[in-house]
Amino acid sequence: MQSGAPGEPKLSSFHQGALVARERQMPVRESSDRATTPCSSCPLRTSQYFCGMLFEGDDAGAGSRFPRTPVARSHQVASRRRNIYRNNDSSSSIAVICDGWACTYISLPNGKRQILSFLLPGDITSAAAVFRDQSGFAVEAVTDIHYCMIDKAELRSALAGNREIFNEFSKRWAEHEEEIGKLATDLGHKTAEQRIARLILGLMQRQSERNQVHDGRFEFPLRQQHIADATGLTVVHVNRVLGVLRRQGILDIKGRVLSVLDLLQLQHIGH
Amino acid sequence: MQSGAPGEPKLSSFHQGALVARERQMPVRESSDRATTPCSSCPLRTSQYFCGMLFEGDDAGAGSRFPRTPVARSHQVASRRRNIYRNNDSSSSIAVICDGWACTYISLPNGKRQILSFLLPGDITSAAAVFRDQSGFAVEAVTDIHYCMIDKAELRSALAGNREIFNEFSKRWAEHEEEIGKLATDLGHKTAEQRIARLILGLMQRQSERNQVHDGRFEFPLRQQHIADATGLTVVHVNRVLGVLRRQGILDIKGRVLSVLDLLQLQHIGH
DNA sequence: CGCTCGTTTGACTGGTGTCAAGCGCAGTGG
DNA sequence: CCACTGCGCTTGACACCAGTCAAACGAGCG
Repeated sequence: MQSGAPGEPKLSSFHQGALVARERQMPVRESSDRATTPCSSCPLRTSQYFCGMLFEGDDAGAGSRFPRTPVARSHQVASRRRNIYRNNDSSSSIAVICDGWACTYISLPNGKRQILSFLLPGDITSAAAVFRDQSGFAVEAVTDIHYCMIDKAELRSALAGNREIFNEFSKRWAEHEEEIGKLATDLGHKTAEQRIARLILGLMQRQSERNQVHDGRFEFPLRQQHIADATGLTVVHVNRVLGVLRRQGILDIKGRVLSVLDLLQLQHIGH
Repeated sequence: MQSGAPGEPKLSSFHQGALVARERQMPVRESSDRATTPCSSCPLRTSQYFCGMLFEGDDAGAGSRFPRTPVARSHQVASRRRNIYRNNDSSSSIAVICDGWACTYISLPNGKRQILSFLLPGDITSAAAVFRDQSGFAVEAVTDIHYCMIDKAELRSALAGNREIFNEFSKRWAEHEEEIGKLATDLGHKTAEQRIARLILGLMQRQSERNQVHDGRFEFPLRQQHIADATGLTVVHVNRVLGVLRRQGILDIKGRVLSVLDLLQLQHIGH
């Protein structure tokens, strides 16, 4: 929610007007000329997230925090509900989200799935996958997304060649692993209300770090099924719990925007 | 279970007779002279596990896979149920298990805890913690253990300085993260029977890789409380499920030894 | 002997899952 | 303009897995 139109939130903060993505079918490889790809004007290039870490200083910019030889990448798009990786896909490249939301998940034989994390712009799909051929999990676009593919081997070289990037990368990887550990703890021991509260608080925190929260309201493209898959609950039960929270005046989801009305109470529920 | 004494299994395969650990109080720093520490004769030094990766080739040995400047370490011991890290401890060094079992866990405000992984000889407590000051989780000795403390900064340098070690380290880290993701999936979607079956199968697999499984029997020092903490269940319910599995002739735990009597059935339960 | 630790069992409760149906809304095509 | 359709949200009735509370037992140990 950058502009304050509550009814029709603009999910896309990228390519507003300039380059409208018309392909909504499958991930399509765009121009291989890096100089003309959207990446060169990607607002994330200088951000504090993953892109900024690797790409900053590609061209002779000002004093960049991570002076680096550029890493080759190809810009791609995928529409909502499309998989950009499937379970046990082996791929030699790794994606970084440029715009939109995605999620990583493990699918189960019975058709259910466990969402392990939601990916926001600037996030790499998986730090671990950089060092594995097979991913072991899948990645799905929650909204229409833009993302960049980076060659794993090239990324490994970049990491090995620059200790500062290496440490930064590893630190974020470690933080992500800790998040998954906490997720496991929640799934093992917390009630439905607590899990949902903590999921929302976590997302709110991350959106807040990106200055995307205004008056307790932020963009929230998740369907209740996503919440269910992330918290290990059923849609029906998620719906019930959200209903309770809404009736208690703690939060409200409307038109893909989540409003936290009573943050203290929500934090109290999350414990 | 190296020797075939089923009734009284020797949990300790290290320092058998030679150097009996009498300190059973707190982790005690032993001699700082590396040449005379038990590490120099540690059977894990040349194994395929973590120690071997870093320590092999300390002295002018034969053709080692990872020729390296040695990393300083101090050998320590801890008795059963002792914590070698607590929640949010900040430590500049990281432990590698030499002998015995340990576990990493996150504690909850209500006194419960979620065990994230069991550590067997050769395992590092946490690859992620190498890049963080605070650990976010705790480590407890399941049995009496021997372990080595390695300086994190020194380890980071070793990783940055040798691409082969770095890749190997990262690959194992990635595998461990995947395990935690699977754990989360289990906790979110599997039944008690499935979770317990999968826990046991996972431990059996790891013991098998270490050639510690004979006739479906292997050393199993876990209390039912450990199983409960690892599967997000209560001791009472773990006991009931184990009782069912025993009565069905699928497995049996006796005298800290676990016997898998019907592997296929167990795998089938784990799905 | 008395203590602690770990295991075992029973009765009861309750949080979530399952099954099923209905509603609102947006898109689509006649 | 209006049916038709798919998707997501909502609600109710019921079932069941696992938690809670409580008590007892056996083994090891000082």
